[in-house]
This record gives sequence, structure tokens and C-alpha cells, in this order.
Amino acid sequence: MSSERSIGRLSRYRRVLNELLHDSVSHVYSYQLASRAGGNAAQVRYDLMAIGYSGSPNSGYDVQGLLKSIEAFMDAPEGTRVALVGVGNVGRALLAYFAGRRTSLTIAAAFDRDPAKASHVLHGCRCYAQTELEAVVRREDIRVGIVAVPAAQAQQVADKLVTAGVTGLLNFAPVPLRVPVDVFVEDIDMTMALEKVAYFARHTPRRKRTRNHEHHHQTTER
Amino acid sequence: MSSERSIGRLSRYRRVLNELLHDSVSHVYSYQLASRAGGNAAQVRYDLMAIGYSGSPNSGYDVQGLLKSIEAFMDAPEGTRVALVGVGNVGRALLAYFAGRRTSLTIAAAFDRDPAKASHVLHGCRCYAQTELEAVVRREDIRVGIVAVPAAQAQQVADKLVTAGVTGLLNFAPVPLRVPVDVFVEDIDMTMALEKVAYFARHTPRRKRTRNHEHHHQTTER
DNA sequence: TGTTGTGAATCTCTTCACAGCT
DNA sequence: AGCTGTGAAGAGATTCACAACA
Repeated sequence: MSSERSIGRLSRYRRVLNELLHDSVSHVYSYQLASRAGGNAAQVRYDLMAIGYSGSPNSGYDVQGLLKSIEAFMDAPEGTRVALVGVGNVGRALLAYFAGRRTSLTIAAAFDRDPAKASHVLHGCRCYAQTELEAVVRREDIRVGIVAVPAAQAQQVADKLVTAGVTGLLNFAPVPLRVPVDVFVEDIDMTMALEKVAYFARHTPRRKRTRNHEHHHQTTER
Repeated sequence: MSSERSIGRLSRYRRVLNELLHDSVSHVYSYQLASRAGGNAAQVRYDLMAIGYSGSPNSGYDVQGLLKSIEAFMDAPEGTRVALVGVGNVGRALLAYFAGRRTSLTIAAAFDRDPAKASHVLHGCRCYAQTELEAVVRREDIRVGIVAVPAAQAQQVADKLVTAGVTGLLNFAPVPLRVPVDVFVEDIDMTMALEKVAYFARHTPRRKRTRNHEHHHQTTER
């Protein structure tokens, strides 16, 4: 229903709302949310409209309620179990990041070709040999896969994950994955990203995102 | 001149072209490039039009010539020097990746708050204490910065990099950076990306990218 | 015949602008 | 007075469709 772009923004709003909640802020206006998440007030309202959450014209949006609403919209009620394939630097970064977190996302299993890495526990996550992939993914009811292996193995790994029943992939390998049309792929290509930055660092574009520049009467923001 | 989106695609075409070159393929049609890079033939032609490269209706595009053309368009002739701040898992992943590469991008210096990491050499890159940041960035004529530190330090690091003269940032911290409008920021937020995948894994969207489905008379593609 | 180059049509996303509410 | 909710305008990006060409 919602576009890929707007899901990304909801994710960002959620983070800001969590911070606000932590700071015991109870209500927030669209322009405040926009400024903190990087964006524009109209768009915030539009996005929230899409998930069917209503604010009040005098107090804005209820932080806790909105947060709940975004969670209800985005997260699977049972949570989502994720498999990580490739326990290199990128893999470890993800494990470390999700270790502490109390998200609805859990990295339920990690895999690596290197037998030395297998059967260890990293950041609370069991690490298996790659041969066990299909069995474990099925057993653990894993729905999402992270491909963090070298380019040469990426397609193979993706195939295995898909066969095992995964319907979403996060791909760090710098090759496009061929998957059935009903499998969603999100690519994170660091080299490409850096090339882009290098380009725009020289070609100063119309700025990417204006922060904190609502020319509203911005009552109290930071 | 070119949009952020199309720069991303050029970057992808470039990689495909490099592979083709390596495989001694001399010419390529727009639909082949599209299928390999993930996209559509018309768009490939449109993108190439934008950088002013012309193919021939009978043999398509000259691989080597097109590659040169994309490089000339995207890369700084002197190359671009990059600073990495934060030598954690993400930082190391980037260092490892760029170590072997013969790109126009060079990670010329790395920085970390942890003195134990400083003054080592990782993957051929000298690692400095973070106090030296501004001096080294200026001395080494660095134009792009990578922010790979925890969220709490990210803004501070960005400020320092910007003061030192960097005009592009690649940000891995899950916070929006406030920077002057003439500094370009590209965010890579792995958590957000994973949340997005989790969402679309359950909501099977109109497929993200159709690969290899030109209903052309696709002569010979894989 | 099969491809490029490209204006025009289409689609998607963002922003405006304002009625309605408190 | 200042906000939300939202139809409608606007801006961008993608795709179509076809003339020109080899």
C-alpha cells in the first residue's frame, strides 16, 4: 500500500519518536517531527495520513500513540526473524548493532563458509556452517535474509535463502541479485554510495535535505 | 546537472561495463546493459544521453569508450581522497573493500578515538588519533568524509570534518546530520534498511526491479 | 530488421494552500 | 492564532513510441 520511500520515512519518524518518548515529550507537531527526522511538515502529515493516525490541531500528535501506530503498521506482530549469511566485518557490525536492541527484528541465525566461525556464538547469535542454511532457516521460521558475503558467492547464497522460503533480502554484495518477483531485495552498496558522495561533493547539488528550516513561526524547536 | 538517482545508476553501469571489459566484450546494447544492471533499456539510453555518449544503431555502445566516458563524467581527474572516522566493524569493512581496489577513490586516512587503534596501519591505511583529524584532513587534501562512529558522536565528527573542509559525507550513524547546505550527505542506515525489507517481505509490493524481462526479441542475454 | 536518440505521455512523489477544528 | 487533514497543483522521474539510421 505504502511506497518504498514512505516506509523509509516512517522508520525514521519512529526513531525520533522513541527519542522523544525517552525524553518524556508527550506531544509533537508535524513541523517538529519533520525538522528532527529531516523532511517537510506536509510530508509528515501525508505519511501519517497514510497509516491512518490522526493528531489534534491544538496539541499535535500524541508521541506514544503515534509510535504504537507506526509499529502496528510496520512490524509483524510476531516479530521478524532474520538470517545473516557472511560473518565478515559487515556481518559483525550488524550483529553488534542488533545485539542490544529490543526491536521486533531478531537475527536468529548466522552462517559462514569458514568452519572456524561456525558453531560459535557471536553477540548472542548462534553461528552455523553454511551447509545447514536451508534446514535452519526453515526450522527457525526465518523470513528475511542478509547477504553479506563476497560478490562471487552472493547469487548462490540468495538462491539458497529463497529456496528456504525467505521473501526479503538485504544485499550488501555489489551485484544485482536475480530473484523471483515476489521476493523483495534492498541493495546497500557502499562503494556506489561513496562514488555518489564523491560526485556530489564536487558538484554541490541543490541541497539534499534542508534541516530545521521551516520558515514557520517555529515556536520551540531545539 | 544529473539527478541523484541517475548518478547511482551510472555507477552501476560502470561496474557492469568493467565486467564486460574483463570478459573481452567490446560492444553492448542498451537492453543488455539494462538487464545486467537492473533497469530498463529506455532509461539506460536516457542516462547515457545525459552524459553525452552516443552509441551506434547497429553495434550498440562501445564498452571501453562508454566506460571512459562515465569515468570522465563522474570521477575527479585528480581522484578523490577520503577520510574514514571510526574504525569499528563498518570502518574495517570499508578499508578492506577499498584496499585492493584501483578506483579513483582513496581512503587516505582513518581516525579513531581509541588510542590503541591509532598509529597502526590497517589495510594499507594509516590510522590517526581523532585529535589530529582537522590537521590531517587539511594536509592530505581530503574532500570526503565517512562517518562510521556511534550515533552519539556522529554530529560532532561531522562538524569537525566540515570545518576541515570536507564537502561530502557518507553517514552510517542512525542520526540525521546537520550540515551547511553546500555539504552533501548520503545516509546509509542499516537498521532502517532492514526494517524496510522486513516490511516488504510481508507485503510483497509491486516488484522492485524486474530483471531480465525485456520482452524484446532478446537475442543473446545470458 | 533491430537499434539508437528523444519528444511527449505517464506515472510517482512532493509540496502547496486552505477549509475546518480547537 | 496555529495546527491538522487533504484535494489539487507542481516537480521529477520513468517509460512509451516512433523517426532516423545502419
